[in-house]
Amino acid sequence: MAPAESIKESANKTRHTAIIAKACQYIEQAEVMPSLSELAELVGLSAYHFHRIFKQATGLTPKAYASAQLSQRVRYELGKNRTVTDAIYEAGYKANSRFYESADQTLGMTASKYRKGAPGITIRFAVAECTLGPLLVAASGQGICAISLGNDPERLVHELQDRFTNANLIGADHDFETLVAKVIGFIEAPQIGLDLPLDIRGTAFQQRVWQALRQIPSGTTVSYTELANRIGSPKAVRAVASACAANMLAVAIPCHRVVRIDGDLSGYRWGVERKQALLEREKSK
DNA sequence: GGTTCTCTGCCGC
DNA sequence: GCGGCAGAGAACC
Repeated sequence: MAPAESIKESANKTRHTAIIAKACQYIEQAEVMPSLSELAELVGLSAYHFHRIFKQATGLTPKAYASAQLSQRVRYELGKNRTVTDAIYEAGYKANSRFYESADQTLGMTASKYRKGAPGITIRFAVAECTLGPLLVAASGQGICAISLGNDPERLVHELQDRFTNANLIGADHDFETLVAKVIGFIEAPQIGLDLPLDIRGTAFQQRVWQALRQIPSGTTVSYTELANRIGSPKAVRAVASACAANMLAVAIPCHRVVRIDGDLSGYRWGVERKQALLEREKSK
């Protein structure tokens, strides 16, 4: 590729990132869900094209992003001590019937159950062995909610219990084994991609960081500073680093591809030696 | 049940 | 890279 072209390309990329960040911020701050054309107008693009680049950059359509935002607000409002109806309107739903239709999807349970501390959630899990050592995979009804690596299988299970204190954790059955096998296959060869639904739980900011992480191609790395730039919050480098550290889904959300600006590997929740192994494996592909 | 909105594939510039 | 059309499907009223 000619140098002039690559400069042009990266300039475009930066512009896109700024556009996406602007749209995300707008969605986050909006009282009601903005329409596609409203967002497109905001960033000065046609609705068609905006929709495409938004999806390309975030992995979500603008509508899906806004819905995720909405359900997150409901979680937050339900967490306060108030009635379910109040929480629904406070979060920005126009009618509570609309919320109840989708409650099962957004919360994985009824709203009153969620308010009582999510006791009803069932999480299946299994510990297996991969080339990086013991591996724990856990899934709720929504999708995979944890992938973790470590030296001690028991400790992995304890960490899962600490993370989902009120959930009903059950050991794996036969069906679950095939899911675990898929995850192992993915850990061994991340470039093939993971074709499984994920249950990603975090704040809006964490979700933005994690989406950005998922855009980093296998075999490449970025710095924390660059990642902060990409999500449109260049000053939030430290917050970005803690969001990376809060990641529950090893490899599926590739926080191992973030390194210090001087090339130092920095830390890794599941051990720096695993981070190095993953990066070397990806580089050689 | 009609209308509007979202989403995607395809094409032209 | 960007805009636009067509058509299907979902959401809305």
